[in-house]
Amino acid sequence: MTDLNEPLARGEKAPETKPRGAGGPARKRPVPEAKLLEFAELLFFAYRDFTRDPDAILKDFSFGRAHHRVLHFVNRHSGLRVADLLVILTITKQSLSRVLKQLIDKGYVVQQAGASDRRERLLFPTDKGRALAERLAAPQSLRLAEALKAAGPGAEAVLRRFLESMVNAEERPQVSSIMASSPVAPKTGDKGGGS
Amino acid sequence: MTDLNEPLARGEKAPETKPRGAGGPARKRPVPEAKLLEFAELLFFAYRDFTRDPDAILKDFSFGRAHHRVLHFVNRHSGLRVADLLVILTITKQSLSRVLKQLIDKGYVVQQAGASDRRERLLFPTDKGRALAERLAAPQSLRLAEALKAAGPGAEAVLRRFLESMVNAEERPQVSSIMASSPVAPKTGDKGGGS
DNA sequence: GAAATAAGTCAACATGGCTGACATAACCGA
DNA sequence: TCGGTTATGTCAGCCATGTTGACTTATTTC
Repeated sequence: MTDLNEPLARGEKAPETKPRGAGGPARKRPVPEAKLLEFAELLFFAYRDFTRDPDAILKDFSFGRAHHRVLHFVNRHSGLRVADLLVILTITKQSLSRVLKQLIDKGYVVQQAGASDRRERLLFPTDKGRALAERLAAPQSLRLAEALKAAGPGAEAVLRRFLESMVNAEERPQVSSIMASSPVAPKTGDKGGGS
Repeated sequence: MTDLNEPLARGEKAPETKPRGAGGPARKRPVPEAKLLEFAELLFFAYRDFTRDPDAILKDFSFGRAHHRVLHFVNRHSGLRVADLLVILTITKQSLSRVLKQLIDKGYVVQQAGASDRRERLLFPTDKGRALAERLAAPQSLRLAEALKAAGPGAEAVLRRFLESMVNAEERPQVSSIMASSPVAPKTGDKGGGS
C-alpha cells in the first residue's frame, strides 16, 4: 500500500496558503471555502466506501451497481413504473432497459400491467429479488447505523436536513414523493410472494 | 416528466408493512432498518445531484467525472504521487493513466520527479488546472454551504463525524493523512505558476 | 379517429472501470 | 557492484454502463 500515512507533502516550496476569506461580507461566519472542499472530499470517500460492500456481493451474481440501484428501488417502492425509475436514476430508457431486462430474465423482478393504465408496467421484486435486495442492503445499513451513532445525538435530524438540501431544489418534491411511497404487493398470480 | 408527485403507489393490495422491529434487544433505540434505508436513499440522491453541476461543465472540456476526481485531488493536495492517487481513487494504474495522461497532455497537470526519490512522479496543477478545478468546485461548494446552513447549527461537526465514520475503518488513517496534507508548489522551472 | 403517452427495441458509440503482460528507471541492501 | 524491489508507464483487449437517434406497439385521451 506504499504508506500514505506519513503526511504526503513531498514538494519543496512553501504552502501558498493565503487565508483567502471565502465569501462576501456576511455575519454569522460563512463556512470557508477550504472547509467546504473538505466536506466534498469526505463525501467522496464516504460514498466510495458506502458502495463497496454491495459491489463485492454483486460480483457473485454477475450484477453491477446499476442492478443494485434498480433492485433497491423496486424493492423499497415496489409497484413503481418504469418511468418513475427513469426519473429516479436519471438515466436513459435504453440504459435502464438493459439491466432491468437482466433482472427480469433472472427472476429478481417481475412486471405487471397497471390496473388503471394498462400501458404502464409496474415493477415488483420476487422473493428472490427481495432476498438479494436485503442482502445488499445489510452492510450498508450497518455502516449507516454506526455512522449515525458516531455522529452523536441529533445526527438523524441534522443529516436528513443536510441530505435533502443537497438534492436539486426542483427535484425535492419528487424525492419526497418517492420516499413516502410504501411498497405495494403485486396484483396476484402473486409471482412475487406478497408476504 | 410524467408526474411523479402524486404518491406513486399504483398497486392494488395492502402495503405489507409489518413493523418488523429492526435489530436485537437494545436500549437507546437503535435506528430501525427502514429509517436506515431512507438514509441510504437520501445519500444516493444527494450524491447524484452533487456531481451534476461539475459533470455538465466537464462536457465543455471533453472531460468526464474521472478527470474531475484526479484534478481535484491534484489541486487540493498538490505534490502527491501517482501511488497516492491510486489509493485515494481505488482504481487501477491503467485506469488512472488514461485520464491522467489526458490532463497532462492538455496542460492541466504537470509532473515532477521526486526530490528524495526520483522514481516518484509528483503531481501539480498548472494555472489552467487550478482554474478548472476551482470552476468545478464552485457549484459544489455552494451546494454544500447551503446544505450545511439548512442542516442547522452544529451540522458541521455532526456531518464530519458521520462522514468519517462512513469510511472503512482501515482506511481512515489514510483519509486523515490525505486531508491533512496541504497543497505544495512545484520545485521551479515552476510550470504551474506558484502564485 | 388522431394525437399523445408508456414502454420496448435495434444499432452504434463513449467513458471508465478491469486483467495480464511487460519495460524502464531508480533505489536499496548484501 | 549486483540483484531484487519499487514506482511508473504502456500495450492490448475486455466489460459495464452511460449516451444518441430512430422506430414499433399498445393504450389512453381528446
